Amino acid sequence: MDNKREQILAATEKLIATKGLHALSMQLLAKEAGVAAGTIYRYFKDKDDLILQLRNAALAFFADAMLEGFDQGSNEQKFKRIWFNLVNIEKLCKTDTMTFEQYFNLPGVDSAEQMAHEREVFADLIAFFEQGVAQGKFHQLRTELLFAIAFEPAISLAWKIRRRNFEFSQQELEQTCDICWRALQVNPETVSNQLESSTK
Amino acid sequence: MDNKREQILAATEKLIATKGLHALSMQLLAKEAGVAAGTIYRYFKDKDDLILQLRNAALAFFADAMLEGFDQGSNEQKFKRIWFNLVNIEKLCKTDTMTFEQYFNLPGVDSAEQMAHEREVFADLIAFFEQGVAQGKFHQLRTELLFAIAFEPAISLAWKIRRRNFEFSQQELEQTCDICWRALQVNPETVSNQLESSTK
Amino acid sequence: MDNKREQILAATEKLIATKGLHALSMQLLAKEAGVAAGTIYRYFKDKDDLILQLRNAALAFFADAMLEGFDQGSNEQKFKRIWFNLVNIEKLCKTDTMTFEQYFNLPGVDSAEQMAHEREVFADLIAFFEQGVAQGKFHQLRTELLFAIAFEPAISLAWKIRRRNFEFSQQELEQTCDICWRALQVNPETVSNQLESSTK
Amino acid sequence: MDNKREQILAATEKLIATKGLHALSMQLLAKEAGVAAGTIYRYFKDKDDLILQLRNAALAFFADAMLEGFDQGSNEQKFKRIWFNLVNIEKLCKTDTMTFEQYFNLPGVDSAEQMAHEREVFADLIAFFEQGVAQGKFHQLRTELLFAIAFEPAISLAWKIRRRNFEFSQQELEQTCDICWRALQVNPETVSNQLESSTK
DNA sequence: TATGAATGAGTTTTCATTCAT
DNA sequence: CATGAATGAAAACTCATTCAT
Repeated sequence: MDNKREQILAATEKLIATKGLHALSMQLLAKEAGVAAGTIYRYFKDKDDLILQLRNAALAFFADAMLEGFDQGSNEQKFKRIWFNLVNIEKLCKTDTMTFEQYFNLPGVDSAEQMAHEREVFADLIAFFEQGVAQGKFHQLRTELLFAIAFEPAISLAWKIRRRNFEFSQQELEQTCDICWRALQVNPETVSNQLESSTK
Repeated sequence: MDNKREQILAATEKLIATKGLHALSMQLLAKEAGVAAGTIYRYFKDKDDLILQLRNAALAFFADAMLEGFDQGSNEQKFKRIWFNLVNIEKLCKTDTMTFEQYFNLPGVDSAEQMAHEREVFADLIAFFEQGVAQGKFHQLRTELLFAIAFEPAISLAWKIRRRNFEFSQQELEQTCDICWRALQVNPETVSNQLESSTK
Repeated sequence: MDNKREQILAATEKLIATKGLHALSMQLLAKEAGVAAGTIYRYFKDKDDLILQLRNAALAFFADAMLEGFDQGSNEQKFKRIWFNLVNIEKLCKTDTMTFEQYFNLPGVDSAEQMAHEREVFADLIAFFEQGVAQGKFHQLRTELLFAIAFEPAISLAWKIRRRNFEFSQQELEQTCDICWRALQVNPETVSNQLESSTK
Repeated sequence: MDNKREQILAATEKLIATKGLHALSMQLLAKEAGVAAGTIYRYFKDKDDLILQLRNAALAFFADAMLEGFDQGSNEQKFKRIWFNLVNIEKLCKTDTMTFEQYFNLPGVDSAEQMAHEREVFADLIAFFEQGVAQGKFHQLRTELLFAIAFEPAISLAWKIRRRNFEFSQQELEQTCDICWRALQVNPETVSNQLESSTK
């Protein structure tokens, strides 16, 4: 059965999520996964390989969670879906799932392969930005810059919610999301402004 | 002399910046700082204490670097100064200074004391946002949300520049900064739009 | 079939010969022998037992190789045949057969049983020496001493050829062999001296 | 003090001598040497380095023991001195000193550096053989071959005495030594023959 | 006060052996 | 009989911390 491998990966993620990467010892991991220490080495060459494979598993998980529902609705709906997915990934799976931040601090995320892999996984999202630019709707900027403007606020809020126990109301988040969405556009429609006035 | 303490802190930062926190051993640190291993324990209770104190030192450094020039000019100039400070902290001190990211991954950054300390250090910046909100210039949102919209894009770009070797032109960065500045405001002046049209 | 046992023994010898005893792991052995790890334990009680049995197999192999051709010719021919067999065992089967040296370093070679076994296997050779002594041809010495004088030089040369990559010409070896042969005898015939003079 | 290093080397030699190289574990060694496991690593980079250094220490010890008294007396006396030194090295230091055999089975003895080192250490002995050949006293053979004829019997007897608990009388050994000495020479003087006749 | 040798518990990894299939 | 996944004790090595000098 291949579920020992899954058990080990799940336990690894849980330990990194709860205690941090520095506290990931193979003995502890074995105990957490409910296997013997030696067993880990049947499925993973060594600790580095385990982390490499976790990186890919985590990336797949994040991409899934982030892009969930991305195929339906208007551009604005798509955008806001992703934005809230980002905030909620962290809010929902509080304790035993890795965070984006933890993913990006895994050794090796900056390797060329991993970055290529990321681009592949997020191909649809990249296309979304490129199309918006081509249609003259979004600012004439590289995808990385647009992504930063659009989604980094959401990612950092998720981090604050989780690591620093902040809490935000749905309305606060919706308004923030709307600001990001409009920041992206060259000529934002004035409709959404209603949201702002209603909060006053 | 108290400069042994400084030597040790400086060496700690350098080692974390260049080799990473996981590679920070007390023997290596002693060698880098030019003191004996035992000496470290005269100035710091233990490794945790050393890191705690480094956290404060690093926070002071970041605050300085980030808020540099914050006392002069119009609100827009202040904003843009900070925004570029954030991007450049990382760009300039490439090798032996810690990054934001490394600071935020230090164990203990999420403690109540540390967060209180952060609020204190960034009091001026918080006041800047609160004043903007009070004057009806910025969106009616909590400081954390405004900060996320305004500066997280800059922080994440700095990270990409450093860790992933991205390069952005001054013009790209200025345009992005301008978008963030205008996103913050309820009724952005149309003046800055010239920047956008000039790139077309 | 009993050839699983043979496969395992052959693989064991090959691994010891090529990688050394210290690198002999049961998993590697299983792979090399083309059987499952557990299977080894059907034929051998444990690793020690496997090595014990290999010792006997190797001893039989060495005795065969060393005594090959020992039943024909004059005493001098017999002697020289063995002497060259000793040198050549190592020279010929360079890679996947164990060496004398490896055999003698197997744990347990010094046990009483093993030594009794060796005496049995080399009974003919022992008889050869005893007969020579009885006939007054060889020096009046115990077999062990005569063996040392006669054959240890050959064994050590074989070792140097193999482990230290020495090379000796056929002529050099023949002259050395002749010296050993004559050293054994009380009154060596002067005939073989021609060899020496011919090299001058 | 440098005597920790000596303690560790001595304990290493003792363990290899008594239990064999395969049983040399760093924990056991630490206990035997009366130091903590970590201490070993202050003096030796790793296990390989420890063994490398032991190799050199052992070589020095062997050379000393073997060449002791080599500077006095006639050629014959020199020869016999060495021959008996070889037999006795092992006889005297029964349990906790390494044997030649163990020395030669240490990993790395076959490296070019180690062999060069050996040649240097045994320079006087090599000169002894070369001079004998030049003077027409010894057979016209390379030093390695003469050494094999002359001393390998002694080395192997020492091994048998130690590992297999053989015992030889002084007279047996003297006669064997004499045979080796005469085997080396082109025209051995007949004087020493008296020894042989006296045993009859 | 400063040193750095010494400590020993902790780390990652290997491997002889077992046992359910 | 044969398999090979699983085991866990033991291996080599690291490192935060102490303490005699």
